[in-house]
Amino acid sequence: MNTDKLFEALSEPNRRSMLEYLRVRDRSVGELVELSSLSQPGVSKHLRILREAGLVTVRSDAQKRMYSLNAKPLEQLDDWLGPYRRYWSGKLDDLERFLDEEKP
Amino acid sequence: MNTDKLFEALSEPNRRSMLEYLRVRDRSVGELVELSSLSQPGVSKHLRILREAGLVTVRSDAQKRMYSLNAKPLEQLDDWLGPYRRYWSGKLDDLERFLDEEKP
DNA sequence: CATTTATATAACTAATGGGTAATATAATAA
DNA sequence: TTATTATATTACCCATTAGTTATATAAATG
Repeated sequence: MNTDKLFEALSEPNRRSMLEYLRVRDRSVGELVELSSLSQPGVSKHLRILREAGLVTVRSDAQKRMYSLNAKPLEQLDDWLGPYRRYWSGKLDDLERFLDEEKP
Repeated sequence: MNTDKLFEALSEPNRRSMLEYLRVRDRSVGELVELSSLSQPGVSKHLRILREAGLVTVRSDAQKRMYSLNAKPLEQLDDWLGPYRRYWSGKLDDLERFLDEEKP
């Protein structure tokens, strides 16, 4: 999946909230509307973006549509963070600086 | 620092590129302009946003302004990922699901 | 089948974002 | 001091986004 789309999807606070609600359990659109301060179409629109980023999946349950978290794409974010990790743990030593310049 | 601003700052591909260039070494604005396909004001504008998100710092070197990566705020991103980590490693067991519902 | 319930899509609007050229500011060099 | 170099800021423009209301679609129910 596309990294740009992933970051883009995560840049919106309401969408991040939705992911957290879905982390607890699957939710219908209606439930997500109640949990948010948005209109139903607003929620559906955000869900579409989360779907296209692969962060959620849907299944039908009668008239309802149940949304589930799919955290797989977040692994990409974790990978992206990889090279930065050593930086926030403190000062780099010379070897680390050297290794950084080898694989830019 | 603000999580919203952090995600927002990271949502733009050019800005993420700049962070990677700064990961290798400090850079002047001019260098970053050459490395990008943007105009100088364009680069300065992105740098402002990165600064306000705390992701870079500046120091003056004669007329130049040298920008440095500050990865500290990315630790927040790492923290945000925390609760999602177990999900992409595979199926949750019952205990994990239980723990998830305890701390929503 | 008509109605109700649940959700998606369409059409629109206001605000924001990213881009540029032009200009202001700041430090160095002549 | 004047000119040059380097960067930030301003003033725009256009495209995108997030939100809305209204409407379409789809399944369940009477």
